Amino acid sequence: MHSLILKNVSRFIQLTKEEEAYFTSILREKRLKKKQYLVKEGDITRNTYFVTEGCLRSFFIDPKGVEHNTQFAIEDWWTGDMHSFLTQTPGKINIEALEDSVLLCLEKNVQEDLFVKVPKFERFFRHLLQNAFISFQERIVSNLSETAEERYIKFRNKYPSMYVRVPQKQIASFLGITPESLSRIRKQLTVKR
Amino acid sequence: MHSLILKNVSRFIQLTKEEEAYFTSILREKRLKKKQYLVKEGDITRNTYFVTEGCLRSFFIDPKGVEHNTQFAIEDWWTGDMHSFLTQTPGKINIEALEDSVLLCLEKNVQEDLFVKVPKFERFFRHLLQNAFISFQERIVSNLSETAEERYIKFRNKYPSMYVRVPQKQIASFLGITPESLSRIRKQLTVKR
DNA sequence: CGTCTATTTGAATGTACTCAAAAGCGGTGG
DNA sequence: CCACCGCTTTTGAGTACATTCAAATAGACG
Repeated sequence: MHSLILKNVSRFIQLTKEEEAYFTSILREKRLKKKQYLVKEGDITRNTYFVTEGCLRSFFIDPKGVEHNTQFAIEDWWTGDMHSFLTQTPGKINIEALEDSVLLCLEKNVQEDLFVKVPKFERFFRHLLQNAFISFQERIVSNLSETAEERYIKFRNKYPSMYVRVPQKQIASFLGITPESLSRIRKQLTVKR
Repeated sequence: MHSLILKNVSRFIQLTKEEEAYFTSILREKRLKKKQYLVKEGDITRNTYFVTEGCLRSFFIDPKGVEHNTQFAIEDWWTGDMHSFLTQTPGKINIEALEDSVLLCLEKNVQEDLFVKVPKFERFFRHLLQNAFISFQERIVSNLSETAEERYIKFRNKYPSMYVRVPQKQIASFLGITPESLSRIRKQLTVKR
């Protein structure tokens, strides 16, 4: 049941059997039905989440009431409102299940105990933060320098598994365009080949 | 000479006199003339930089040869190619002095010694990474949900000191628009009031 | 099967872009 | 100190890409 998260952690740090047992013992499971919310705007996020099954989207609502997706998460991804979690202030992010999903939750206080007992987890979570940072940087760069069509093609190549599971409307929001525009881009692309 | 950086560090961690002395002893000073480069695309960044005087821009060059500013840094700001520094791989970022500048350099190996000798610096640099992360997230959100005019007004309000020092061309690049468009937006705004 | 939502298509609009040229400004050398 | 040169900023005209609003079609779910 915890094999996926252990494999995920082992990408960056090696754990002894005892450490693995301790780590998995502090995780709490959470199940969400499609359309249920994991995090709501205004919440102070007390958890980091690992997805073992399903698919979720993180989005914020701009002052005009328009939703903008910032991230998708499927199995073997970490998610959460990093900003709110790090600063412990009310967040602007919502997280909604796009499919029935199963998550493992690591509570902030429990995480701090973990850092004391198994300090190498500091390194692991710094890695996660770094990766999130890098992907955000790439996203900024991509939004500044590429057309919507280029961003769409890139998304499709980079996240094929999400491309097939996530509704186009949601992908459009992630790319920063309207669903109508994405539909037209897709049409263009089929004509081209 | 090191009072600015010590004040900067003290925002997040408290140092003893000895720790302060050790910390400042491991910093190296670097002077750049206007238009000189601190970091070039392809470099593996071995340093984190603190600006004590001057002004710099970080930018990348897209496949079409167009420059895109990702960050400005003035006195009391940290800068560098975070991605390259963290992963120790060749970076895509250039950093150029927009004015004659003075920097303090913290070399990666030396930083690691620092983490061992004064572990609270781990926390300090995690804070820096968090802040960088948060500002990137805000930037993505801003690019997705705001018009160029809104982004310009926000930039002006958020970074008044940069607004007066940085050439408009560079601000346009940061905002993701052409210099011509920024000029027109500014004209619009003067007409409005 | 019917309802609700997602996707596609059409037409008109708008925002920012490109290319071109003029005006403004700052730094440098005579 | 001033004139000139180069770069930045402004302005103009035409264009491209994505948007809005509206409506039709397709799909998913109970």
